[in-house]
Amino acid sequence: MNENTTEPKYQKLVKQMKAYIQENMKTNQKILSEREIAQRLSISRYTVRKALDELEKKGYIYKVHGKGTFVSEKSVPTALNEIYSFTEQMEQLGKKPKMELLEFKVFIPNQELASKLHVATQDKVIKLKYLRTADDVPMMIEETYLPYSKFPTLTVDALSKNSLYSIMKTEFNQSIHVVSESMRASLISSNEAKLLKVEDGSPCLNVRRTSFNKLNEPIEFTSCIARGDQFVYNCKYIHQD
Amino acid sequence: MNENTTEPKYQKLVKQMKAYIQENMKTNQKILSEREIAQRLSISRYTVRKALDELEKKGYIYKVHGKGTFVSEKSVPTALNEIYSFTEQMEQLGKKPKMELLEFKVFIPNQELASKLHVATQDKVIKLKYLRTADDVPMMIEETYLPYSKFPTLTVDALSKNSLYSIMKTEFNQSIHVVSESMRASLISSNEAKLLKVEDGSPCLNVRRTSFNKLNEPIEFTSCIARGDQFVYNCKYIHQD
DNA sequence: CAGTGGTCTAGACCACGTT
DNA sequence: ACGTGGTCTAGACCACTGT
Repeated sequence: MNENTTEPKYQKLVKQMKAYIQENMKTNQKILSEREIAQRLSISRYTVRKALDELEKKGYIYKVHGKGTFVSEKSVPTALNEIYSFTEQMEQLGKKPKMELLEFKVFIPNQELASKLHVATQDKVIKLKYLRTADDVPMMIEETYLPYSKFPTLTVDALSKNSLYSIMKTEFNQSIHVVSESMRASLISSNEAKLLKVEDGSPCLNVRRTSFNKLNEPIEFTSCIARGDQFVYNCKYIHQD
Repeated sequence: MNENTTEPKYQKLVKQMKAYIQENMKTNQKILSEREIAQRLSISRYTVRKALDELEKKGYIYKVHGKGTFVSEKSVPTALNEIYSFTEQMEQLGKKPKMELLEFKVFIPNQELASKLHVATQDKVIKLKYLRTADDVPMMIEETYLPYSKFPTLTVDALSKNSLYSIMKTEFNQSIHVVSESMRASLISSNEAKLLKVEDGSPCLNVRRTSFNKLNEPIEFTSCIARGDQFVYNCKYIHQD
């Protein structure tokens, strides 16, 4: 899509090697050494290393000091270091995800919400409320709050065409850098029970997410209520020492 | 503790700069350019970049192409890219965490568990069961399963002195590379209700974690049952594109 | 000992943002 | 035009693993 910015050489190498590894190599098989790859492709070892670092970070390969670089097991690579999105998770289960916009409004927040979004209490906030379903079974209710000052021209029409995150990035130049999430179990309230078509007092999973841009300003707060009997929240990440 | 391996120059720089930033600099303040730092310390720019990359990854600073490197907000740095441990979370809340070993046994797993740990059904598995409390209030029950073949000499005595993860690393040379977690809400069973001192059918949060080593072999499977009214699971991570 | 990945140097050019 | 971070080169030595 966005081919006006030149792709670095090591990024091309990442794609090339990833495809080669997936098609031709087996788990724990040793791949060429950094020096060997650099020599064959007539590039510097630095570039090879950057590509291999990226492949390791994404879970395709692993390096062992003094021994070499090896292919990882197939199961791990997907969605590393990132909490899976609802859509991806449902697609993995072979279910058809949909989302329906229930509410779109601009309002003055209470103090709690204002402090979460780092805005003054007289500043406006956008609220989006979605019902997410999978194979037409209601799965979760999602309420997202955005500081109006950062997204003043956001429209329902734009949201129907692109995802919120892509709009944030392309239209408003706000991309997510750090995400903080919390999960808790509780009993569902009657309003939510009706929307999710479960009994009052059923167990539900409440996920709250605050997203920050590079300057560590909060640009989004979302609270999700998910059916306890249907929804499992998955995440995978590379452990750092 | 472990000073027999020489620390790389950039790691020292990381510590040095981190301390300097925390003591002397303010949020969004610009720091010296990579070239300037390199020149002043008479080291190469590569080393400075490695240090700055690490500080960015840990959330202390952020870089903007064409502009410079800046100090991040103070709130973010802790425990990035890592799901907080129970102990850290409780300490942040000012509560005193404790854990009590309820069970330690070696047994033959059922098929489900065996497949989770990638062992044959005739292979042995170690089970550890803990009750975690905070200020003497029961918070969660934790059941951990380990492949016996990888930790054959693990003892209760060792566990009373060091954490499981540090034992894994130092005694058995198994360090965690990738972690996969899932969270779900459900209603508590009567056995667990007794241990956690809540009513039957209270809401609870079930967290399941599988940890993998560098070879992507599973080395741990843990299932936690946490009180819904007390426990919130937090995680923070840097968003990758 | 040779071969591997990990660190480091001293340069170079490019892409981006500000002046 | 200038300074910044991002990429890249062609080397070097170190630390670790195997033979």
